[in-house]
Amino acid sequence: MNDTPLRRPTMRDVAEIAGVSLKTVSRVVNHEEGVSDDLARRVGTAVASLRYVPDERARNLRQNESRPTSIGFSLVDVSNPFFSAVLRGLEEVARTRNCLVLSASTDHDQHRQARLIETFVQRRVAGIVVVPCGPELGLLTPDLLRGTPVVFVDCEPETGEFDLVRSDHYGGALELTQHLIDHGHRRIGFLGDETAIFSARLRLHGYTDAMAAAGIQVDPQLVITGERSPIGWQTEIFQWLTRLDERPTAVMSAQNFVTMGAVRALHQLKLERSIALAGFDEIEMGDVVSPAVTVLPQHPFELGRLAGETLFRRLDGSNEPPVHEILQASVVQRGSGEIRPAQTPG
Amino acid sequence: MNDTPLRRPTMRDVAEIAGVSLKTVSRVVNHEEGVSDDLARRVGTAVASLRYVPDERARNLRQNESRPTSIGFSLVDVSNPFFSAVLRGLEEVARTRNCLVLSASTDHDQHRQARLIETFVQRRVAGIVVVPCGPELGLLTPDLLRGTPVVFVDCEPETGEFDLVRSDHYGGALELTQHLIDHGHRRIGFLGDETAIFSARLRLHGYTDAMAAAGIQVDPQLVITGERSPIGWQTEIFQWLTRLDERPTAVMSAQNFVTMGAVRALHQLKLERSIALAGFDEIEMGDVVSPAVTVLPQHPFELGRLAGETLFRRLDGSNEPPVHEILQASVVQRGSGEIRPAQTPG
DNA sequence: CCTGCCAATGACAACGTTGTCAAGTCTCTT
DNA sequence: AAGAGACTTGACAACGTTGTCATTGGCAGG
Repeated sequence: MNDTPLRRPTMRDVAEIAGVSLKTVSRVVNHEEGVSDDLARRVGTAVASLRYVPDERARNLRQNESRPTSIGFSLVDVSNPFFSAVLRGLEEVARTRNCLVLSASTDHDQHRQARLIETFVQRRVAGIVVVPCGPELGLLTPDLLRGTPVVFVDCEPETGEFDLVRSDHYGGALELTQHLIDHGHRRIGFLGDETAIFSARLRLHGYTDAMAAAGIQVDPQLVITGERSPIGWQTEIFQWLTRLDERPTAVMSAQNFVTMGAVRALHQLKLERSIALAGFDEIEMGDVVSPAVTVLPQHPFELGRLAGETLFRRLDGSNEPPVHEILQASVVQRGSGEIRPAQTPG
Repeated sequence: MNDTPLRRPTMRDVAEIAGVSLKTVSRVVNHEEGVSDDLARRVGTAVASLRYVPDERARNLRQNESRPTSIGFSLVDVSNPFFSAVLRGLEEVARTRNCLVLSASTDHDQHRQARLIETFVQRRVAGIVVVPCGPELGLLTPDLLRGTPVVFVDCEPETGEFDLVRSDHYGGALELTQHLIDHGHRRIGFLGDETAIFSARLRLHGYTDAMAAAGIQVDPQLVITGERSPIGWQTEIFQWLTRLDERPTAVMSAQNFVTMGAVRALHQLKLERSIALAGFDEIEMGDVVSPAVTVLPQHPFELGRLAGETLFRRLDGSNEPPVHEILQASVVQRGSGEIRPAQTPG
């Protein structure tokens, strides 16, 4: 029955059926002016009968750099709610521009990021958004990008001038730590990612600076950086609290997975009402846990949206100098961060 | 200085510099056999000096249907942790195949899904994975797909035979409800999505069948279906519990956002220790809330991985009849689902 | 020395589309 | 009636790559 069920019809097939030239089909498909009603109708009928769908690859190849049709997004891990919200924000912007997002997770692996960037360049994406997984630029260099705009999110590279959208990691961490200090704490622990990660480093600085400003000497035993798997933090923190001679009276956690690990560990040790906890990032159900968790929520959806808008501004031809959008965030008091230290001798 | 900083070098440029033909460059770039060491070296040098990156679009256009290079993923909402985990699973499979994932959220909007599918077809993706947002096929019809394989995830369409990967919605809901019945409940509420949604309908059936099997008449007042926004559920459930003359002694929730809303509403009313709660889907921090939330976790990462593997099996040429992979899930008892009903008069 | 074979190389067309430009038709003006 | 102008239409090349096939040169065998 069906002689060629698989071969997709091309413009040529449409032209043949409608009895017109290729160019006329092209004009009708692209809603260009100057086609007589008669021919337009005939082409329309042929398109419908064949279920013709134009090949975006060919169109894109011919027009090369006209309209952006796809952008690449390299992120650390889509299954982290922070990043998936960033993606969602980016998607919204892309959608209004009829632009598709190619995304993939790098799991903090530089090599994977490099391969991903190369793949993006191979596809000739119109622009790239990156949550970089390290301080090095990797393949994000001008001679490879050749004018493809790049927007960094969350972290910035060590060298070069780029568009950047991120939260105020330093200021947020400073505020969180200050919040704990304001509630009478002096022995405050810090739990964060490896300092190789840009945002982690800034957050650590916020912590140490807040401590220094309050004239508190930081006990190195109270600073943990490094554990990275979302599973590992609970155990890490449990062991840390167990082995310490003198426990902190408060803990500042620098990231959502860390905060969740801390909440679990504190509950496990039945210390959730004795040790104060304040965390960077919102955590799911943080308002329902008891005590509810004091956090400094970022605005990931907004970060993604801003990154998208910045990127499209470049694609629209903006030549303004690199933009740095630093979003402020502030403490949401829920209880865990307002626990006061137990009376200490003296 | 830099005369043409933007124009990306093409194979022609490389050929010229290396003093060879286009085809020879092509051969070297694609690691084909039969190029003398001398020429290969010259081409390699030229490629490096120009930072030449082949244009995947052109390659793909010429070779048309050779190797899958991108697949489309239409999902409801990436920022829902269930779906982002599915995406992550799909990504993992795609990565091993050097294939990129184009994804976008539909927000349960049929129209958006249709536009997305069309976009995928325009890009000539090798295959499509869909979490459909309704029972209709939309554009997922053979005459448009022309052999592009499609794998459905989570929900299945009303008509047609397709590959499908999903959890056992019916069996899971049956088991959850049974669990509550086993703990002495007879007045059990059901909170779920609109029954237009495939999975929601199946879960409702699981509930009603479990009730029927136990000889319990379902009070229609106790069944809520419809509220959809993640914000709305808490209020919805709060009002429902407030207006009821006779409250349920237990509630089964059919979805993660619903469960979170239920937890919040129950806490708000201080009923979290009086009314039992069991929810379909895992929820973040569900183990730390008090009482911890009894759930029936799905395996979203696994769903995504299976969907990817099924899709690639088709792309590898498999002609087996449509596969239905139904993943089982079972109850994780944590406390909220094991609360017994208060002594009732009589 | 010629023939045949093999390996290396390149010329050319093709993939499906759109930009450029020329040709054709029709109407209106003088 | 003829020429100008506007509008419609199509032929052709081009985008950057790869598949096909022909050409070249070298070398072994007769």
